[in-house]
Parts: sequence; structure tokens; C-alpha cells
Amino acid sequence: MPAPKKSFHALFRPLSAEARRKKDSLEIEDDPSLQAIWEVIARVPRGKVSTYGDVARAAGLPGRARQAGYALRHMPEGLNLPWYRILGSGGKIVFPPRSKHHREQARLLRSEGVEVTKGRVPKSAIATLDEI
DNA sequence: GTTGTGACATTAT
DNA sequence: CATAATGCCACAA
Repeated sequence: MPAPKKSFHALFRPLSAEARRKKDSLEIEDDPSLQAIWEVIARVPRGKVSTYGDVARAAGLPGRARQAGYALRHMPEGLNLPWYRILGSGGKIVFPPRSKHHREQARLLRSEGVEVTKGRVPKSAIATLDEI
């Protein structure tokens, strides 16, 4: 079994001791709400994007955009989810403009044809709720 | 039980 | 357009 290509997950801030404990005990991966969110993210079409709020709604968790963020931070590596297709409201990258994450997200989006100017994508690139 | 934090969103200034 | 104030809610300390 070849080692999977280093995922961006590895670039993220290290999990706290408590979060790591949970992760190791698989409590997070088994959480139904988080799984629902991950499934929605996996359905966002290539070349399009969605937002934290919409992802949460599509997962049956209206008003819980922050939970979508939590789910992304705790993405299981094996799923290879298109994390970079998830933006803040209005289609803005949520990471600080010059941060590594911001640049990487913009790069990946452009790599699939999504225009990114000043950390923002065209409204036309945002998938509608029924698309996800 | 209480307090602080956060890959958010919306509204007001 | 930028920043601040609120609202929000799960999680961690």
C-alpha cells in the first residue's frame, strides 16, 4: 500500500491534546453530524464552490456554519475531501490573505478553472443548494 | 457549571 | 469597501 500523497491536512495547525485524543479514539470520525457535512463537501462539483453556511444547511444543520468549519478542521485524511472548495459567505477565502493556506486554496481553485481575485470568486462559481 | 475560542454569518456603522 | 457589533453553537479548558 503506497503511502498516500501528503495531504493538506498535515499543513494545518496541530490538534490540541484533547482533540488528538478524540481523534485517536475515533469519536470524531463517528459523529453523524460531521459525517453529514463531509458528505456534502464531497458532492460539491469540481470547478464550483460552496460556503460554510450552505454546507451546513445542505447537511441538515441550518445555522451551524461554524460546525462546518469544525468538520473541515477535523477532516479524516483518507477521504481526500475538496476542502478548498469551501469558502466564507459571498465566496471569500476565509484564511488571512498572505497565509500559506490562502495561497494554496487560491491555487487549487484556479487549477480547476475557478477565477480568484482578491481572495474572492465570482458569484457564478458558487454552487446552489440543490447542486450539493 | 462557567468561560473562552473559532476554517462562520449577518447587520450596523 | 473596511471594521465592529451581534448572533450563533459546539467544543475545549
